[in-house]
This record gives sequence, C-alpha cells and structure tokens, in this order.
Amino acid sequence: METRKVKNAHHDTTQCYSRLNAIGDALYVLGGKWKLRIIMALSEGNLRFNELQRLVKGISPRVLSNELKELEINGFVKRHIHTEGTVLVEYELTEYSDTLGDVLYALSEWGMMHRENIRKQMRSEEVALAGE
Amino acid sequence: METRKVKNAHHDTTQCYSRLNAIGDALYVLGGKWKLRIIMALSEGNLRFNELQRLVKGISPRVLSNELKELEINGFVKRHIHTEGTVLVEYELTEYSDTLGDVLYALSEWGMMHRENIRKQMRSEEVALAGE
DNA sequence: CGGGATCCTAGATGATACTG
DNA sequence: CAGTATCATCTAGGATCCCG
Repeated sequence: METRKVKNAHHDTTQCYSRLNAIGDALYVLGGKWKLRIIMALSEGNLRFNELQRLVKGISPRVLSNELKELEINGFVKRHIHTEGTVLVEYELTEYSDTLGDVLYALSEWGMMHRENIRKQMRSEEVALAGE
Repeated sequence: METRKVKNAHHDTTQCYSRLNAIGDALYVLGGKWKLRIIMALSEGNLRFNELQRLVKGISPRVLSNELKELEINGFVKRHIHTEGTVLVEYELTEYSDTLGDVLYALSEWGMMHRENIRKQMRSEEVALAGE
C-alpha cells in the first residue's frame, strides 16, 4: 500500500531511475530467445544437457551451454554432477525461479491482451486500406 | 481466481505454450535498449523529436526514429503534427501505455530484489575464494 | 554424453553527414 | 526541426567439428 504509490509518484525522478535500472536488470536476465524456454522445459523436471537440447527445439550446444551458465549465475538453475562410472550432469530449477511467478504472470497477461489488440488494429487498417 | 490457477496448472502444456508466446510478445515489444527509456521520458510530458533525443541520453536520430515508429505501431505513442508555418511534431503517450503498469511494476520489483540477491551472492563467492 | 573451440551471419545499435 | 541515408560496429545467435 506504500509501494503502489509508485504509479502516482511516477514523476519522482530518482524513483524513476532506480526502477528503470531494476527493469533493465530484469529484462537482461529474462531477455534473449532462450532463457524462458529453458526454464519452462526444466519446470517439467530435471534434465540432462542433451535432453534439454532435444526439448528446446532449435538450440545449439554452444548457445545452450552459455544460457545454462547465465541461468546458473543468476540462480535459476542448479547443476548436478553425478559420477557413476560415466559422468552425468543434470540441471534443476531452483526455488529462486519461483520468484519469477509475478513477473511471468504479468508479462503473459499483458502479452495476450496486446496480441488481441494488435489483431484488431491490423484488421481496422486493412479496412482502411480497402476503403481507399 | 481462475487465472491464478495458472501457477498450479503449470504443467498444462498447451497453456504453457500460449503463455510462453505471450511472454515472447511482451518481451519483444518492451525489449531492446531504448523503448522503456523513451516511454519514461514521455511520461513526463509530450516532447518533440529533438527534445526526446536530448532527454534520452545517447540515442542517435536513426535509432530514435525507428523506436518511435515501433512504439507507434504498438500503440504506445501518438504522433502529432502541428503545421503552423514551420512543421512541429510532438510525441505523446497513449492511454494504452498505462496498461503496462502491472508489467513494469512486477519487473521493477523483481529486478530490485534480484539485484540485492546478486550482490549477496557475489559477496559470499568472494569469501569462498578468499577461504581457499 | 557434456560440452568447448571456431567460424559465420543477421540484426541491433552507433556515428555522422545530409536534406526538405 | 525532424528526420533519412550511409557506413561502421557490436553482439546474439547459429553451424559445425572436436575432444575427454
């Protein structure tokens, strides 16, 4: 009930900048083509490297490797090494990835709303063009 | 109260995909280095092209022009042309940009939390290294 | 199997000059 | 003033091969 004042305090420049930076951080961590897809894949259970590569369609080993490293650094993923004769590596989501709940929810809600909106807009533009 | 079930229905694959796409849409629209900064700048009042360029530090006219076009297409910005002797162009946020409220709020909250978290993590890693 | 090393492309961004 | 045109750069991501 105090944080919600942000909307009204929108023109508090200092607040504005720190929020902008925070948003930048969030987008940095979640951005890119793969991170969310990897998280989604792992949300259905632990996976090994090649399993992940198969599940996350189209990703190359290099990119997958990089993304997993970043996800690990950012605390979303744990890497488990089982050495039973041959080496096995398993990736697992951390509880920390659950903190993304609100963000993902807000993003997906807005995204769906926006997609609808775009469709309508395109239709009305088509009509406008047809009318000329 | 029905939408909130998404978290529990996390393994509903269809739901999962449509949400993932929606999130992709949202990130696509908000992503990149400039869009949010431009929106922030415009939130303090309408601005003309060169004013914007001055306010959004470091952006080049070409990039600003492109970003504004995209923002306009996505319905965040209106472009007003006043022709009073010389041509004047003013950019204004639409009410639609207000629909971003929840998204920006969730992102900034999570971003701030995450930044704190990273700082702690880095400190503990330094300690670990110092201990070896 | 789990990646690392290399090379490559496309798109995003930047710098700067120019124009109606 | 409001951009556009042009050229340069930077980087995410992709393709492939290789190695322990």
